[in-house]
Amino acid sequence: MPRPSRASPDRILAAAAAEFARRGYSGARVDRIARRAGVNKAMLYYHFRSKQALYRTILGRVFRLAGERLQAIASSGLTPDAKIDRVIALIATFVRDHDFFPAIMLREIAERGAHLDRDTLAAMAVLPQSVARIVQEGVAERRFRPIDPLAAYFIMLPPILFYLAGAPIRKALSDRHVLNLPSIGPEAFVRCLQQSMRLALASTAQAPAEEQT
Amino acid sequence: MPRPSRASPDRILAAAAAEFARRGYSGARVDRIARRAGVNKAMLYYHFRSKQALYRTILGRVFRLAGERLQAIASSGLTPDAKIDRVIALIATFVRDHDFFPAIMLREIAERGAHLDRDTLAAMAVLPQSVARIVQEGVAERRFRPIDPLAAYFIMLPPILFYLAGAPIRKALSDRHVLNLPSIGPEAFVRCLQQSMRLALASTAQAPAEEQT
DNA sequence: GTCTATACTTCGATAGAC
DNA sequence: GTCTATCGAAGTATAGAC
Repeated sequence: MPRPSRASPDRILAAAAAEFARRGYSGARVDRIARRAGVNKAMLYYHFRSKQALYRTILGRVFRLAGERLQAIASSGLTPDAKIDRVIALIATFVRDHDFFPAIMLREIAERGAHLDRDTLAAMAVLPQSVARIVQEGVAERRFRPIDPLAAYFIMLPPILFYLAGAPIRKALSDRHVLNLPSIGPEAFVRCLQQSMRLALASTAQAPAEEQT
Repeated sequence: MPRPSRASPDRILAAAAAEFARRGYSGARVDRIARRAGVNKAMLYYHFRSKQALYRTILGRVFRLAGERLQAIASSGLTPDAKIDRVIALIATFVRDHDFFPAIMLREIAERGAHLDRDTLAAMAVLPQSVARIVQEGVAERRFRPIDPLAAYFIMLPPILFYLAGAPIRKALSDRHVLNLPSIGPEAFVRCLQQSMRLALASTAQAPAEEQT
C-alpha cells in the first residue's frame, strides 16, 4: 500500500467535512472533495451513493458523537452547575477535534435541515434536549433561577459555536486590512462564558441544602 | 402600471433576500429570484450586474442599517445597562422587519465573508464594534464586571440570532414528527436574554455613584 | 424597461476497462 | 477497489427584438 495513512472512506469523509464546512452543501464540489481525499470521483461514488448520502453520513456521525457525550454529562452525578461548566468545555474540546463542526452547525440551522433525513434530524435534536434536561433539573432543585430550559440552551451554546466559527472571518478582516478585532483565545472565551452562565443561571436565593459528597 | 406595488429593483431585492437566506449564496438560483420577483432573468441582470452584485447589495444595505441603529444606541445618553437592553430588543425588532437577517448572518459567518468586498465586510464589522464599545464603557465605569468587550458581544448576540434563525427548523422537527421542542415566543426570549445579560454583566461590587438624571 | 431564446460553463453521476 | 472518459441536467449570463 503506497502510504494511505487512512482508508479511502475515512479520507473522503474528512475531506468532505472540510469542504461542506467551508462552502456549504450547495457550494461544495464533489470534484474538490475527491481531489482533497486523493481519490477520483468514481471512487467517491463507489463508497458513497451520492453527495447527499455523504453529507448525511458526516452530520449523523458528528451529531451522534456530540449527543452521546452531552448525555453522558447530563446523566453524571455532578451538580447542575458543574454540568453546565462541563458542557461548555466539552463543546470547545469537541470543536478542537472536529473543526468543521461550528460552520456546519450554523449552516444547518440556516438550511432548516433541508438536506437531512429523520434520523439525522433526530440526532441533531439530542443537543438541545440534553442541555435542557440539565437546566430543568437545576431549576427543579432550586439551584438555578426559574428559566425556560430551551431558552437557556440558546443562551449557552450559540456563543461558543459562533465564537469558534467566527475565527476565520475575523482573520480575514485582519488579513485584508479591513479591521482588527482583538479577540481572546478559545480557552479564555470558554472561561468567560462559563462564568457568565454561572451568573446568569444562579438562583438568587442561594442554593439550598448543599448536599454534595 | 398593472399593480407593481413596488418597483422592480425593490421587488428583486426582496425576493433575493428570501432566496439567499433560505438557500445560501451557492444554493440560491437566479431563476427562482426572478420568478418570485415577478420579472424574468434578463430584467434582473438589467438592474443588477450579477448574482454576486445582488448579494453584496442586500448584505451591504442590511448591515449598514443595523450598524446605524446600534451606533445610535451606543452614542445615546443611556446607562450601559439600558443600552444592552436596547441592543437586544433592537435585534429582535430588526429581525421582525427583516426576517432574512438571522439566516444570512449565520451563513456569512460560516462562509468567512467569501462573497463580500471590503466595504460590505466593514459594514458587517460595525456590529461587534458598537456592542464592544458599550461594554467597554460599562466596564470602565465599573457598572459591569471586568469582561472582554468582544467576548461579551459573542455572549449577547448569537443567542438571539440563533434562536430566531432556528424557528423554522424547530417547526420542521415538529411537522415531520421528529420531535417537539416546546419553545417560548420571541418576546419572552428577548426578556429572558436581557435578564441573563444583566446578571452576567453586573459588577459584583454594586454600581458606584448612581448619577442618573 | 421588458421580453424570448440561447450561448457557454459547471456539476453530479455513471459507464466500462483494468 | 481503482481508474479515464463522458453524459445529461442545471446554472449564470447575454444577445437582440420590442
